[in-house]
Amino acid sequence: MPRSQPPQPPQPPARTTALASVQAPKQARSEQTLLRLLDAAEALIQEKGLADVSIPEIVRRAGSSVGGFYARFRDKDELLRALEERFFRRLDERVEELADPAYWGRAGTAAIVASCMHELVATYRAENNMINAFLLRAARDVEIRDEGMRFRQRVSARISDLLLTRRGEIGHPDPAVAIDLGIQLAFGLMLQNVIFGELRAGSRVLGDAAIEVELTRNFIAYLGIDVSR
Amino acid sequence: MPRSQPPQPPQPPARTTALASVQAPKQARSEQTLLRLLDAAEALIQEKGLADVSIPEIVRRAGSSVGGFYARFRDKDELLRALEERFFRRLDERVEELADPAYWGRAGTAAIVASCMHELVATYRAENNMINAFLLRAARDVEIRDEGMRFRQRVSARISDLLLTRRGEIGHPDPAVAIDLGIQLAFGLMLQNVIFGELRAGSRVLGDAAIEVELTRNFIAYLGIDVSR
DNA sequence: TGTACATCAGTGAACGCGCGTTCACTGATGTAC
DNA sequence: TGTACATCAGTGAACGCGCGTTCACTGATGTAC
Repeated sequence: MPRSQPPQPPQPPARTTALASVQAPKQARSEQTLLRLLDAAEALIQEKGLADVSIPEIVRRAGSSVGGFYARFRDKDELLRALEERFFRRLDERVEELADPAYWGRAGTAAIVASCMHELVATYRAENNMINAFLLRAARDVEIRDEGMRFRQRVSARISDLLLTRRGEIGHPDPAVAIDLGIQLAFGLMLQNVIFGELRAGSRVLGDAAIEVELTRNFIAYLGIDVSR
Repeated sequence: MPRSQPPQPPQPPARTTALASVQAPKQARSEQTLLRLLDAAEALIQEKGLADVSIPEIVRRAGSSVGGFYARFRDKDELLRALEERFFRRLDERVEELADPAYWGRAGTAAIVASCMHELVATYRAENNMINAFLLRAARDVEIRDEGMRFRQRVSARISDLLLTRRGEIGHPDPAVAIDLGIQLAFGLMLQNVIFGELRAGSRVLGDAAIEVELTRNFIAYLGIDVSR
């Protein structure tokens, strides 16, 4: 016969801020396992791409077991959602810093844009396989897709806040739309870079520096920012 | 004991221009089957997306059989390569028309760009699931990816030929790179549209007309084309 | 402080599903003489 | 014109592989009294 008041477990020592996509662990031990599984999965995906990573392989790397995996995650999809959540949360922090008006002081708008594009290119380069993984999964899993859209929207919102304080410099008739689309155009170019492995233009391969220059030029031209001032 | 001179089969009545990715059929009958299989696969992919289409389903729709399928294609990958080849070949024809300088006469550059963007958006909209299929496959199959890159390069080459005759109107320091990247920026935006199902900007969903307007504006601004002339 | 009990956590062999692929066989088409 | 023969084409039941997932069991942690 069950007790009317089940005993309250001690609070888990939340090392990670709890992930919404995963049932919270109830002991420190399982919290560690969760972390090790996430780290192992991420490392393997970065090394070989999602398609070549199996659950047995993840648990081996994490020093766990298949059953241990399924005690943490309902299924493989939930693992990916958790990875995505953690991934974007990390990026959010960087965006937050970058979009802080105080950080920029009296810097010119062109300089701000150039910095953002540098950050964008560097991130895509460093996280190539992770982005690829989410991209592939997004084609099938609505939650992955929605999370991606929400992230994109958060980025747009922050950058908009930053740039719309300089609304006077923007020639485009609808600055809000222009900023948002300008960002998506840049994202889209990097997406192709991820998919095709390289970016060719005018019969030669563009290096990261060249990509940044062109992305910056495109964004500024599209928004109609007068750089001669 | 085999004959020293095997009999020459009669030439196949090539209804389709032979696809490089598939062993050419040797009888009219198998040519028909090949066509029916390609059509069925394409129709099913357009309806439900590649992930939900199996070979038994394709052969059922085509009125063929699993064995018949494997008599035409080495495996499923070869089917996709054949579909891709046919797909891009169709698009090539459209590009050819669109990139013909004679077609445009004395039309303004802005009008040409607008027409190209219209074509781009319409194609992505109509072929959503096919493009998605190639995209997903490109992540794993090098041949699919390379074919996609070659197509992109053909498009760039044709459009470059067209626009570089008006090189004087282009303000960008490297017009060849600008045209190529401008196209890829547009492709990339539509790619995101395909992946996410819609295109949001400034907190509202953009319709096709609005997308075309913005893509045109972006391309013209990036190239530095003076529309006031 | 100690013992019983409940829950949480972890183990890894075994299962099973789905889908691509094979294969033994039948039928169709075309050639040789 | 006819018959034997070779090759092409098509059939569909059965196979099998890989990978995600389950499950019966052991061990660890924490609570109650």
